[in-house]
Amino acid sequence: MPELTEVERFRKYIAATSLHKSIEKVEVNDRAILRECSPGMLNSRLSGRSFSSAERLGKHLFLPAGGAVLALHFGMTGRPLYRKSNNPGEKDRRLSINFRNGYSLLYLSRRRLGKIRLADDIESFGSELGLGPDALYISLETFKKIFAGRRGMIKTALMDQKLLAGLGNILSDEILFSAGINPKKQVKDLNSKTLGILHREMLRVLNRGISGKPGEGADSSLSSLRADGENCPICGGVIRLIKIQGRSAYYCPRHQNNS
DNA sequence: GGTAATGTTAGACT
DNA sequence: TAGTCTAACATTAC
Repeated sequence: MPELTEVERFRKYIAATSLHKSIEKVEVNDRAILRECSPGMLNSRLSGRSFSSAERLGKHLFLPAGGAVLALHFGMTGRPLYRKSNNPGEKDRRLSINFRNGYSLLYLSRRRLGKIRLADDIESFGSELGLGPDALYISLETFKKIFAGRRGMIKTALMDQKLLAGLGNILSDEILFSAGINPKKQVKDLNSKTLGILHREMLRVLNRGISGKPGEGADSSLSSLRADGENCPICGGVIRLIKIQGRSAYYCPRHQNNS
């Protein structure tokens, strides 16, 4: 689930529920999701403090508290949940941040592919992981610079977090679908005009996905019918499934035709 | 029971 | 060097 748009909605959700509340205790329910930190570290750095803001870079979410920053990555199935601490336990709960007001911010994850870290600051965290600039805030100029002189397929490049952060399999499909560009198109064969269209459609798809209601799944026409053989809602062509980098890529060969 | 699933990463290969 | 491919991770759903 969580690509840029979903994580941005998580960010707003946490900002609306969990800021400026004193943290009583951090409970780690599953150590496997911790990276480079321990339950003891989380408690000593966070207890008695409160989150001052909720920020995002790509698919990562950051919660600064005092001198430390809690860094959340949701993997494939993670999500946050704010609710009363004494509610019955959620089966997928991996981490609970208990506030003094009797509520908790939970980190839920069914498949345990997410990661929780403790960072000193957001900038150094981003550079340590080699993350590119956030896709939502990239200017056209930067966008063109990122792809200049690069080889390989455009879909692969869009999903490369080191080039630009936040796009995953679904969003990259969606953006290329909107822009009318074949996912296997080579980056070096995209001219300036086409890159402009791609940038414009990227922002359009992202903004549409962010304003959509959580749980509403479909961010657009393509994602609502990710199935081989469906009719394309844009041109009436037939949606096809191919494999790119071992991932399923859906596209319409008729209007995503190498512009 | 095989397969694929919105993510990341390491290693082998071209 | 840059890019591609595969497997692995963990768990569930079809």
